[in-house]
Amino acid sequence: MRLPIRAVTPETGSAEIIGWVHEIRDLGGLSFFLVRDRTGIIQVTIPKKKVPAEILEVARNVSRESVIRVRGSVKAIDKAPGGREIIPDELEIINLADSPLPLDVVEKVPAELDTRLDSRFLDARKPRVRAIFFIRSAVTCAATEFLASRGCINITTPKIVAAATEGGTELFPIAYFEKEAFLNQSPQLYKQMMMAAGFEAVFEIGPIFRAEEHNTVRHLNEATSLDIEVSFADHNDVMELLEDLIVHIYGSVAKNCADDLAEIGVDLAIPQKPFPRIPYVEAIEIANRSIEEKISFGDDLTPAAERAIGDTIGGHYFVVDWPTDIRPYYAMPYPDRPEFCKAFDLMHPRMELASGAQRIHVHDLLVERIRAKGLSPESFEFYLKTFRYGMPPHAGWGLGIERLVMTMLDLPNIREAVLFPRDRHRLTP
RNA sequence: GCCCAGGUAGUGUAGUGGCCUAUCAUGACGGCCUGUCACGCCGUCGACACGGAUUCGAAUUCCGUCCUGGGCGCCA
Repeated sequence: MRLPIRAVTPETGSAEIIGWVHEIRDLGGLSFFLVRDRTGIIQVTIPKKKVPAEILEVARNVSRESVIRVRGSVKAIDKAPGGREIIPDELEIINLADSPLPLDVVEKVPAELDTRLDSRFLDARKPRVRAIFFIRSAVTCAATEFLASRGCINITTPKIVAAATEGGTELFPIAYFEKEAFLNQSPQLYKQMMMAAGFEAVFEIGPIFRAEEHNTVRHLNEATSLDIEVSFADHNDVMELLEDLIVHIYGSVAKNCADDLAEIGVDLAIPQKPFPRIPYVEAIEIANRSIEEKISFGDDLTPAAERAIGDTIGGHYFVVDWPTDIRPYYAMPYPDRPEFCKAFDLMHPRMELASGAQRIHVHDLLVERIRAKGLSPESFEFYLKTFRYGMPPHAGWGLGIERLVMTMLDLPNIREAVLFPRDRHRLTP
């Protein structure tokens, strides 16, 4: 019976482990193997005069990162990692690794990100990299639990679509039999349609595709979005839900991923709610106090502006009350001052994490806004139809999972938060 | 797409016209070593992105191509 390496303690007696050869140190009469699985690392010690010749022969031939099986007696030893080591009775090479390795898993010599991504499976054997993705898993699990506990229904919407969700973003065209189709940039329209279906509260964690030729440390052409939509809620209600979710996710990671956080060297501070709500007009004033290129009313916030505001606030915050003209057509304008709308962005001091709004649920107003954006209501008929037969008022948001993980763990590049990132130039592996 | 910086053994680097059949580390291979934990020591192996130009001479200068990183733009 194979034991996870973490489960092998000085008291274990005898154990069988299977894992990857992390390091080999041959001292002559004594050699040490460090064997790693996803739970940890253990030392296998081979005193050459005391073990059978077959074991010596196997040990002589093994290469780093080979998969081996070791069965033997566990000894308590202060000098070894974890205070224990295995003296093998059996040693088997399950799969011999080629040599040299494309990159150094032990990281005596660091590899550049591009090299690492070319051999991501090996890169992900590094405890530090593995820890990022175990935390990412904890993040999405915590989000799912939390949203389910708030009555949200977990849905899956199509990623192959016939029309753009909104203007602006470029779409990836694909061949769909005899028709033109695209990869969806957002589940926006579909989650709204589920409000018309009477589901009242839905969420989805899924891929979104953007064909923008951006080349930055915070953009991906394939990203993961956590989207929600809630009926009979306004923008304030879903902002509260969002900050509750962020606090819950941080708390859950802090509680359940202490070892992984330590592996990455992150001392996780849990954000305190409520997050400040900064009206757009104030936000540009704050930014303009310290940045060179001033923001004018009606401009989106530049990265420099976001950083300037982030430095001033020092934590997560919302930018609210955006000019209607720079938000998507489905954002609900304030009735008394329609030049502003009930849209918001959730910001981390480093960058934008989420954006949302109370949506327009009134058919004719929506048509008017689509026209005002220079889009054609005809191409949105499948969507507009759902507004004619009892669409409840609703609000929602979309949150970038990679950005959440990136900012939580202070990763320098968003690609660090994706197993196999898709960017302007990378399509493999 | 624009701007800037780059491309040297498997990995990461040094190298601003001749001291370069290229530095150091790591690695691989061989040897010595019974408590290593970045083990140590000895030996060996392995690289100038591609094409062109300048020059007596180019890793080094220039031009082009391809590729990479960062900033900006676009965007979330």
